[in-house]
Amino acid sequence: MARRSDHSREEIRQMALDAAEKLVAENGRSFLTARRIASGIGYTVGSLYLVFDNLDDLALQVNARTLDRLSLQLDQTASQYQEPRRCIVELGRSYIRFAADNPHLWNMIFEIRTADEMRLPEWYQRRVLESFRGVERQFEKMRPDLPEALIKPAARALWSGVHGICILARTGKLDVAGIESVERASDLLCENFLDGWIGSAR
Amino acid sequence: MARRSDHSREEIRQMALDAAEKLVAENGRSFLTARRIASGIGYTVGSLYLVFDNLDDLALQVNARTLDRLSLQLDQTASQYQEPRRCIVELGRSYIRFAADNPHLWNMIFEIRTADEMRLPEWYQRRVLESFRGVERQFEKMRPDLPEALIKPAARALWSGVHGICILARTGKLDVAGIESVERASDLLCENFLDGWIGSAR
DNA sequence: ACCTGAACACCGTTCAAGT
DNA sequence: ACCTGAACACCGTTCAAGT
Repeated sequence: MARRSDHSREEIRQMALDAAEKLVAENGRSFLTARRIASGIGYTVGSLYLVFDNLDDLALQVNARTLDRLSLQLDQTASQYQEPRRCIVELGRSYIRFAADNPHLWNMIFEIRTADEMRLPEWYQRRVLESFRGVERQFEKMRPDLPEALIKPAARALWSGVHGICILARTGKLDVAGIESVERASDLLCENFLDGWIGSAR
Repeated sequence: MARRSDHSREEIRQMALDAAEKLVAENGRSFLTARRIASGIGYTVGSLYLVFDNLDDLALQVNARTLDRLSLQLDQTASQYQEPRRCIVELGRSYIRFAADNPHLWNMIFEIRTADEMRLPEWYQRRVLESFRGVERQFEKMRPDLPEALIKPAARALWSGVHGICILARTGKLDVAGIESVERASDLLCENFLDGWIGSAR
């Protein structure tokens, strides 16, 4: 064959991302190869390079989808609690549940770029920070008198902390068994941090 | 050639680990290949498999060395401060500095195992937890009345949090510039958490 | 017994050639 | 113009064969 034009460029992009997402979700990142994606959508490897810069670019775009789904779930969680303190604790648990429900896709988001000191694209970083917004909003609600310059660092420090618990637990480096203990660790971090933060003007 | 016996099994192991450490430290994990290690020590690839199970095993043993150096640095930091609260803050900073000073080696410790749900060896997990010990001791010092069952989870939750800040900052996902802002984020997490924790019997 | 080095089954990426 | 598929320069890992 050759010259098929069965699908538009954008259609091929979506098909490739769908196939890639499925490969990672079911088997982990090591299963994500150009040849497997291509055969999954009925094209050959070469075609992928007409639509993506390279495999890292493709993986990044799969991650963007996962981040969007995460932000969506966090927004839904946030909408169910009006008390900020409780809401933050529940956001932490929601994050941990998302990671537990999508282990391979969540892992891929945080797999470190291999290229030397390579900076992530700006649009990607914005997407990651977007998933912090829900927590930031709760901090604002708790202390509407504080300027953004004090709100954001606090929210990000705590949320990075929840992330740290999640990643150490998921990679078997924290000595915890079962998702309940991970949620308990997150609760502990959030509650003590918030107790400290509320009691101060910091 | 063949049949050289220039070096004992253990000598080859150490030479290989030295060469591997250097490759990773200077170029990152993606530079760590069997052929490069072998040529670096004057043997062929096959020989590596007489001494290591596979490349993942070799990488794990490089990580073990890095973890030992980390624990050493943290112990030295801890010995310089007698006030527990201050000491914990300084341990956080020390951790962040270690990661900044050894970016590639530190990254490799937390690169997620690719094999499906593969559990890390027991000796490796113990080594990771060992680097938590210094913080745990400070928590004990602050509240000698509390049982281990309340001390350990608190120390590990906070330390995982510091780790989370460190990893998000190092992979460019936190919106911070320079090591000072990362240290500030760690300070914020530690201070607020400890304020909350001291004020409660949790 | 120790070590080699060729072989196997893969990779990501490119690009001349076909329609 | 769109897509192919063979080629290139690599991987990790194995194992018959040499000394």
